[in-house]
Amino acid sequence: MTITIKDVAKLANVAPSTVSRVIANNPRISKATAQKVKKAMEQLGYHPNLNARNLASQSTQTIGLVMPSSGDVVFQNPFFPTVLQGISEGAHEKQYAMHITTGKTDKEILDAVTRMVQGKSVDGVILLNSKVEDQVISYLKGREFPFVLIGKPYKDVEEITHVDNDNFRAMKEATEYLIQHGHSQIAFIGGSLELTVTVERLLGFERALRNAKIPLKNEYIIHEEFLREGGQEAVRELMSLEERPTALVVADDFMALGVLNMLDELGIKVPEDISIVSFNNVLLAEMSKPPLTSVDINIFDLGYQASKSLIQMIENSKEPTKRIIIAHKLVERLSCAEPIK
Amino acid sequence: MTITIKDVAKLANVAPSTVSRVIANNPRISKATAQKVKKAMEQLGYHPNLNARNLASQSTQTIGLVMPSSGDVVFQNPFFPTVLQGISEGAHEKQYAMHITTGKTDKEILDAVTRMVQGKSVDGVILLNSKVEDQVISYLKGREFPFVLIGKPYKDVEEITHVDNDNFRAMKEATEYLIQHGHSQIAFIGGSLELTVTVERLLGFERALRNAKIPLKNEYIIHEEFLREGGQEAVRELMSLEERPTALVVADDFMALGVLNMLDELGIKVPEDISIVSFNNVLLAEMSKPPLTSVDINIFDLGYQASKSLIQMIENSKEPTKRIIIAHKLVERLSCAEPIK
DNA sequence: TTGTACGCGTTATCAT
DNA sequence: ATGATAACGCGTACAA
Repeated sequence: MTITIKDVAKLANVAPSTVSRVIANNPRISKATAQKVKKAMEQLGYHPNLNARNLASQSTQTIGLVMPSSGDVVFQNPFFPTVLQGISEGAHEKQYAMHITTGKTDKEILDAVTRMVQGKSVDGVILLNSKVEDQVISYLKGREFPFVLIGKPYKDVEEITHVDNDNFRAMKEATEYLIQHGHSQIAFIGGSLELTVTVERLLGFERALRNAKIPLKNEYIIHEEFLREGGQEAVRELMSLEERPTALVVADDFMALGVLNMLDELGIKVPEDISIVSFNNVLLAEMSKPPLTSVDINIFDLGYQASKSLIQMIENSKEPTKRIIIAHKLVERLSCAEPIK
Repeated sequence: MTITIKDVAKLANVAPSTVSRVIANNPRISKATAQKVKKAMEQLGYHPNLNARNLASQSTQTIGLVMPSSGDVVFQNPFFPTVLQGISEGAHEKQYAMHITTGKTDKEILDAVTRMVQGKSVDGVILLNSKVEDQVISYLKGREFPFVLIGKPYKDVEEITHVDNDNFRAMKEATEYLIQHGHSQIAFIGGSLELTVTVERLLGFERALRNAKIPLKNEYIIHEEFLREGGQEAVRELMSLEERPTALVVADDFMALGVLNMLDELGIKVPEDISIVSFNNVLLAEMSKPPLTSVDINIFDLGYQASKSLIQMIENSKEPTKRIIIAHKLVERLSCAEPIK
């Protein structure tokens, strides 16, 4: 009942193969027949069967997306819709479709990836969750299957194509910004050290302090889950220190929102009593009280470049630049001020 | 070079069709050969080619997801990651994969849907954006292609399978909650009237007031884009009314955050000077200042039920219940209090 | 219970 | 420039 290439061929009085060529925009086909065929396709409302095409051509025009375990709280982060937009845009430009996988456990995820890779459902994969000892990465590398990682790989940095920010520099600059505004008691609030972002940013933080000859204090460094309660306690402790920080760098806007609340509860005013610079610059940053000075890491572009590179890998089968760095930019709002003497 | 069903057959000393049967768990196959074949598959690391399977069986085990135009600000709403989780879970349980489409314009979206439907890439579709005069819906209905809508259709409510909240009742209850707490000057802040949710909620709001014999005031009803600036102005106007409201119902947590800020700027305290009930109960609601009393609409379940129903439609080809209502629940936090006399 | 043979809708390789 | 024809890898009706 579905109309195939043969029906079109019959109507246009040509061979099926000719129709196929017209679809593929094969150059050596006469204008005349091309028109004739196109008209027939139009008339019949023909649409190619993608499964048949994929089977014959040994390639789908599809990229696979691997999301983090859906259990993760990170999932709630506006980060994801935004990268997705970027990826989608890059894919769309090259007429690629998107296949998406999630899973509650790491095993589920690996299984899903295996199915879609071996099942030949996709030509390449984008990973949104760079974890320590990532099985998916090992698997993909082992099969030499095209993939790009958003974020920084925990190892084999030289071999894995990835798109990332220069988190070291971004955090260094953010810290320097505070130093330039007269702060010297600056604390760091970041997520789990298992995430490479956290490590990079912490290093950038430390470097900035060292450059400015400001001594590092362990009590000024806090690691908590990006979201939720854990952080609250930590902030409370931090603020009850004898020598309380006058400024905070926070690794994520969402987290900063939590910090903001805690501070409010403690009766500490931002930016009067304490300054805050946070990261990501999602919509939230401009809606908080006060609006957050935040480092824009260009989430959309992270996704966009990822899909561009992946498609390039797939099509040219020549590796693109292994490492793609997306620019960042400090967006000043109202959460910073000079420290009180 | 890829290993096929034939390789497995050869190794197991059976016919390809036998292998196929084993994969399909065909009952009439001897335990013995089943084991033999499975072992061979294991040994060779066999994975079925999904394209070939789809082509032969005329069915993919895949559901399509249609996201709203990526240009929309709504996209930033944590709503989406969460429905996606729900959908994914439902799909996973039945071993379905997910194909996702976005687009910047309505036309792009329609094209993408057409390609994936006619291209036989999916067995059914879930729509995440019920718009007025939705072309995608018309298209899908026209082809009698299985689909379910998350939200309420703008028309043909009886014919379109959809999963939704009882937004009328939810808002009615939220309003009654405020009335019970002694409020009678209650304002409504909602999104565009083109969204059926808004309409439903507005009606629920009005009904609650009418039931309580509280006169409706036009100045107390505001429609603005769910997010961003538009709302700010509106709130300012609202609060400068001679008879200022003592309570607000807001259609979305994100929006409520903006309202909260505006109120703060105006020096109006929540909940002392004004109470707020908002909707959706995303993570944000518990992180704002003060934490928001919000109606939990069970976003995850919205997605979960949607995929369950869709798969049922696909497999039984008998229509499931046309209308599936997900329960809601008011979650009390700290944004409400008795009005000051 | 198992094997044979054909079809699913395209693309690609040869011819012409 | 176009037409036959053989894959692509799997499901399935029919036969055995």
